[in-house]
Order: sequence, then C-alpha cells, then structure tokens
Amino acid sequence: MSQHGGLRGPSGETLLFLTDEQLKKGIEAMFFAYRGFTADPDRILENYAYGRAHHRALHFINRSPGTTVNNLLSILGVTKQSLNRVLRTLIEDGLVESRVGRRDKRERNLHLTAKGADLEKDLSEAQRNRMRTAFRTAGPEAVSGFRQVLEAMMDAEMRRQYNTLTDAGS
Amino acid sequence: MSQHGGLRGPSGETLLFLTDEQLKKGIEAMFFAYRGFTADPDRILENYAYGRAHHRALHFINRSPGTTVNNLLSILGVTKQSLNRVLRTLIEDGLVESRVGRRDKRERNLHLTAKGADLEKDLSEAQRNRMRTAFRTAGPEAVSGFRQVLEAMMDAEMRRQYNTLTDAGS
DNA sequence: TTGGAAAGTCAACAAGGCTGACATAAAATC
DNA sequence: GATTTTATGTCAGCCTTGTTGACTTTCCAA
Repeated sequence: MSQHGGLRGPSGETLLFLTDEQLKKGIEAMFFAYRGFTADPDRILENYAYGRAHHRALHFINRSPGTTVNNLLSILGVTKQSLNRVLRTLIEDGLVESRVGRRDKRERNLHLTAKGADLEKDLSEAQRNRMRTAFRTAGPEAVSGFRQVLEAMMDAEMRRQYNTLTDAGS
Repeated sequence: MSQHGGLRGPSGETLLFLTDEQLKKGIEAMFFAYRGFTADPDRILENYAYGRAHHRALHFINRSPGTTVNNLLSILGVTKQSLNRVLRTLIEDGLVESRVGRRDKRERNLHLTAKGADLEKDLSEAQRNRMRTAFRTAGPEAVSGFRQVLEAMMDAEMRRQYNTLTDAGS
C-alpha cells in the first residue's frame, strides 16, 4: 500500500485520511451505500410475503447448498427462533427443502428447490447489477480498496466466515 | 484474493473483477462489514433505552445543527411517524432540543443538548475507532477506492444528500 | 444407558418500520 | 380576507424481524 493517496508526516506515517471528518464521511458512505445495496432486492420482495431476512437465507443456502441450520445461524448471526420462522415459511412455500442429515440425523441439510433458486436468482441479479455498475464506475483499483476496507471492518469471526464462503472464488 | 489490479483485455478495458463470483464476494463483504460497522454503537445503546434509529437521529442532528424535521426525514428515508417516535423520546429525555423556526414558525430546528452531544460523541467515537483501524489497516489507496465504490452504489438522491453533508470535509 | 447436542416449537415481547386519519399553526396564494 | 398548502405532531393499528425462556423430540457418543 504504497506511496500516494495520503500525505506523510515527518516520521513517514500516513496522515490526512484519519481526520474525524474523513472518518465521518466514511461512516455516512456506509450508511447511504447500504441503503442502495438493499434497495433493489427490497423492491422485488414487496411482491411476495417475504422480507430481507428471507433474502439472506436464500442467498446463503444457495451459496452453500446442504448447509445445516446451525451453520446458517452462525453466518446470519440471529437466534434459531428468528431463523426458524423465516425458514418455515420458505419450506412451506416450497422454496427450500430440508433434508434429514445422512451422517447425523439430527441435522437438517438445506437446499433450494427450483422455485427457490428462481427467486434467489432474481434477487441476486438485481443486487449484482448494482454492484457491477458500481464496480465498473469505480474501476478495478477502487474495487480492491473497497474489499480491503470492508474486510478490515469485520469482526474477526465474521472475517473467518467471509473467507470460508467459497474460497474458490476470489 | 488476488489480482484485482484488474487484468486488461485486448482493447484495454478491465476484465475479471466482474465475474459473478467477484460480485458475490462484494455483496457478502457489504453484509458482514455492515454488521461490524454497527456492532460497537449497538453495544453502547444496550445500556440505554435507545436503538439504532436514535443513533442515526443523533448523528445527523449533530452533523447539521438546526436541521428541520423534514430535512432529517429525507436524509433518514423513514416516515414522519417513525422519526417522530424516536425524536419524541430524545426530546423528552433532554438529548435534543426542538426550537420553533425564526423565519418560518411551522418549522422546528433541532439541536443536541450537552447531554445529547455527550451520547453522540460516545457512539461516534466507537464507530470512528473501528473505521480508523480499518482505514489504517487497508491504507490510503484502499480508502479512496472504498469511498469511490460506495458512492457509486448509492441512489442518485442519496449521493446528493451524502455530498451535501458538510462538503467542507472531503 | 444416559447426558448432552441439534433441532423444532410455543408464547410473549420489543424495536422500528409502515399506513391512514386527523389536528394545529403558519405561510402562501387566490 | 378566505382558502389552500405546508410543516409538524399524534393516535391507532399493522408487519417484519429481532429477542428470551421453557419445553420436547431425536439421536450421537461416552
């Protein structure tokens, strides 16, 4: 992380971008950007009886087919009662299939049905389109910085989860 | 994590970082990072009868002292009933002062009291500390990219709001 | 065989979104 | 001056999504 962007103080450390004002701009950027980030899927979900919680469940089940309820819980960071309510409606509506575990029959392995995969694709595409446009607008160097800062902003446990998800990709 | 330096195609345009996998990693980065982003203030708020909505109100009143209710509504993107509930408790508890407008007496100009400024400072400091650490870890170039991507991710109207907030800063 | 982990369920509650209806005061307009 | 529009506040009720606590069922493993 090199030689430009930040002004350097007498001892060579980077200055300037650590002013409270810069930090507040970063905070506000997160706030407004997150609104944009969720806006498109939210619009689609209005047509269903689903909310953001359902979207998140669909995303991560799609991401890790066969994942267990417990694993999903630790990724989503909610209580099992809260997740269960969401999962139950998705299963009742035929978007998610819950299979009894083969090795451990206490576990449930979660999979999307064709119907569930359809909705997930719709939501995912809307969200990816915005991300793609933002990435294109900002350029590859900016994208790299974006991911570096976000990763540094996570709690250690979340960073582990984040890096575990399909390492294949990046 | 590799290459987002961005490989270049034959005509010089940037490739590679637009794969669905890269986009999904971006989406997941936003999800996990936002959790970290809100974690510290949330912990502080547990000691009060306040939630994230109160934090947001305090933040933007602090940011634009004397702002009107209407202006706050458009920044926060919620209904007046929802904001009013939050604002009412903050005023009752003596954290926010609501003054009748001088030019237009229908308006209310909102200010933090000393008590309100204290809590705002606590919350803000916790959030800035995480942001500062993330910025330091990632470096100035990354910070620039972070802000570029987030800005590109906002809706046009939010971007206007974002840029309007104390342009002095950036 | 028994303890405990995984999962599901029920009940109750809270925060913080939402809509709709209505009240008031003040500004703006006709 | 009368009327309309705007800014704000408030009441009532609903929804989603989070919480805690208590309890049951299943079943792996010591």
